[in-house]
Amino acid sequence: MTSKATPMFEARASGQSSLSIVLGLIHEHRAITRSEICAITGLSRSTVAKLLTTLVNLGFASDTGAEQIDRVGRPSMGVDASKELLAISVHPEVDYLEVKAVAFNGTIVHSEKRLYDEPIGAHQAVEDMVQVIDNLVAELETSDTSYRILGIGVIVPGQINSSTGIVRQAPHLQWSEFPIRDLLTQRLSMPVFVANDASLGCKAEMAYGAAKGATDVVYMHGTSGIGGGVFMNGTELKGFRGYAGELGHMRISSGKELDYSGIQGTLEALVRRDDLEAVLGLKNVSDEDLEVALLNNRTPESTALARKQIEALGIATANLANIFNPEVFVLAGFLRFLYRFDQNYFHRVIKKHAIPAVLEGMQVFVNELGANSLAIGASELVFQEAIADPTRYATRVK
Amino acid sequence: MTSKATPMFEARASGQSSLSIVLGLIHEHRAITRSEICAITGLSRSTVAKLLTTLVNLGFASDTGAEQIDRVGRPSMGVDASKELLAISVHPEVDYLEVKAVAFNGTIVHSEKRLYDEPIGAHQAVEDMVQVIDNLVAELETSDTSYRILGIGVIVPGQINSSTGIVRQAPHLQWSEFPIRDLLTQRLSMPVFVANDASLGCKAEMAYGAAKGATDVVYMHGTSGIGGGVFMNGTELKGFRGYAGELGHMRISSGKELDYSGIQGTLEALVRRDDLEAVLGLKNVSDEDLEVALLNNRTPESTALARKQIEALGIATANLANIFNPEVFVLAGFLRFLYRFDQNYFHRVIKKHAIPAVLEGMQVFVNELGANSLAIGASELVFQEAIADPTRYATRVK
DNA sequence: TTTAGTTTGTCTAGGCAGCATACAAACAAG
DNA sequence: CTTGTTTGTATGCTGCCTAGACAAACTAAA
Repeated sequence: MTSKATPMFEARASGQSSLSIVLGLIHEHRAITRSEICAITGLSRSTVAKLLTTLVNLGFASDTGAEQIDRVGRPSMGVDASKELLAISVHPEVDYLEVKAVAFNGTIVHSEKRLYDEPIGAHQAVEDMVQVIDNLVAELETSDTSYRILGIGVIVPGQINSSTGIVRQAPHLQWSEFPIRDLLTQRLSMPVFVANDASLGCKAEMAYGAAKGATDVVYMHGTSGIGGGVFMNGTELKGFRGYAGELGHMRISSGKELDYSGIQGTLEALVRRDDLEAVLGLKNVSDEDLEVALLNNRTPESTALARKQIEALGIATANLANIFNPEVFVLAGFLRFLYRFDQNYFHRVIKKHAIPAVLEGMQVFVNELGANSLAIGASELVFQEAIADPTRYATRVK
Repeated sequence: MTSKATPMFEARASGQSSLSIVLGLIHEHRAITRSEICAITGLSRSTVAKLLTTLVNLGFASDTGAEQIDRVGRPSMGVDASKELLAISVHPEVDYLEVKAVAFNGTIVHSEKRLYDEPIGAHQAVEDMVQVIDNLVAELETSDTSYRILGIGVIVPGQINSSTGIVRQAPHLQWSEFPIRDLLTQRLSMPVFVANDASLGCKAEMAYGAAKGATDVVYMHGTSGIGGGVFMNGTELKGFRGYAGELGHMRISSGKELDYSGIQGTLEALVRRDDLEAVLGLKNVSDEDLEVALLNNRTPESTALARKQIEALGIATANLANIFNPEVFVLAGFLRFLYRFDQNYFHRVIKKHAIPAVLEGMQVFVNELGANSLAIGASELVFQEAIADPTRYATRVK
């Protein structure tokens, strides 16, 4: 009733319908009142009421009774995001396949992990995915709750074109030119979405983690190699063919060290997880163990290596700060250990290599979301699609 | 009447009103027929007719008679973009101040250059701008045509926050923390917009030059230093505070060479215009003369230097390709001379340092627009604002 | 307990953008 | 001159949203 011009414009600037905007709010907040929706969107009470009835009829939300007290005026009625609409996340890795089910209200409904002794091929991985998902569907159907699956989100640890759904190159899995999306769609007869793992991690941290509320975010994820995700002005940087964000291959040194792609002097060649393991006398340990060892058993050798890696990471960060002028920089995976090892040194390196203007107000965080980070990101792939066009994903027509 | 879903969605995705979309088309095409507008936007003929009458009434366009022949059916009526609505571009540099007037239909109506023997301060520059523009306004008012100025676009060779309008640092001009937009707005009582020079060059090349039609573009401009502009998915990369695109400060080598900001091993430190001049025995020559000398008087020394610089430029380009996966890469300023010096070597360097996926379909061009490039970019700042909300910039109400 | 003030939900009428349809106008080709 | 094609114009309709009036549900004060 008061300020409506600004929020309306902001909401409309993204070009969505009001139905999508309201549904997005419900999904983001999990639970929200009608009056809050009015205030945020600038829509009138009558419009919000009408939109909510259609959303409830479509099964995306459910009405709850009047909420809060202790304030003057009639209490506003609330809506909850559905607990029954699900997205299934699928994460193939070298030595495991992880499948989770995430509800529209963010709860993890199901989680399972299949371990492998030796790497399996791409086609066998698809077979396993289909099997696990078929079993999961059967299990969910026997449940008391009437679940409904909106789609599948596949987390790909490698270069993937999210438009065509073809894995271009996944070095660790040793997949290449593999049309994973179409194969899965064919077998599962459900909408399937695919994206790079770092991109999904960034998406999740922005929605519910360290970068919540920020619109300009650079995310770097260290596993074996170093992957990246970038969001500018709230939207993901995809590039022409969808391969944008290969931050690990940035060359920052004239040195001769080679990375996994055989390129010299890159970030990935200078900042290596297995080097850290080696200097600590470890091999193939979990992230948790590596972090503890690195931070607590400091030797002259490990300190020297860590500082060398921190310097390289700092230079890369400074480069990216100059290029993107981000609001938030998120370090995930083993990069967070480096940051925690000596964050003062890290910031000194950045300060030395970035122009002052881009560092004003820039914040560096480590990832907040833990094991479910990628699954949440993958579920967002599915949910954002449903939010963009809720009527296509209708469940009950009533 | 046939396909309407797709273009509608595309046009609406940017969140503009139909009025803005149609006005944008008129501006982009300079002259266009009603039926073409229908085909591109997917709007119905009646809607287009209604929108056009309001745009003509607002003074943005004028009806022309029926055009083209040789086709079956009633010939479609055309509209021309106004020749009377102007944007004024202002370009302060170390040794000159250049002011141009660009009409809504793209024609350069006026152009003047004031030369300086020695650098003038920021405040004196503003005085000069006001003086030149006041004179220009007086001159335009005596003209036969009834011109009307929509706003001013200032081209800033340095770091500027386009939201606050404050020049953060312009190293060559030696300005810093200078609120140029507010000062000019105060003195001129017109809308004033400001942006970085490379960003405007990129904007112009995308609208009417080498990158026409592309949506994912990286642009590098070599003058004294190296500036950059990046557009992803059609919109400019601004970053948190608007300083994104400082591509020249990217560190790509462990060498000790310093750039203008005192940072080691950066692109700007390795690729220097004055080094090229020096090796050719020149000093302070024009771009044209430098290009002729570099390409035609090849000595072993100049070739060695050029190749060294091409290698650095190629590494930087590869880094940016990995990061952005652009569709088009534009080299402007003296960087285009390097490209022309040995473009095969340049491409070989890129191929060595970029991952194959991001190079598929990527094209490298030199800038096409000449002396008016920046003025056109600056005029776009003004015109895009007017296009976004035509009613606010109304001239005749009729 | 009563009263006043505040905030919210619901209903109705209406504005506005855009579409489909019908019809007239202006062209080419036979 | 007729036919077929394409475009401009006028009319009524639909869908989305708002404003305003009213009722409902709460707090705070008398």
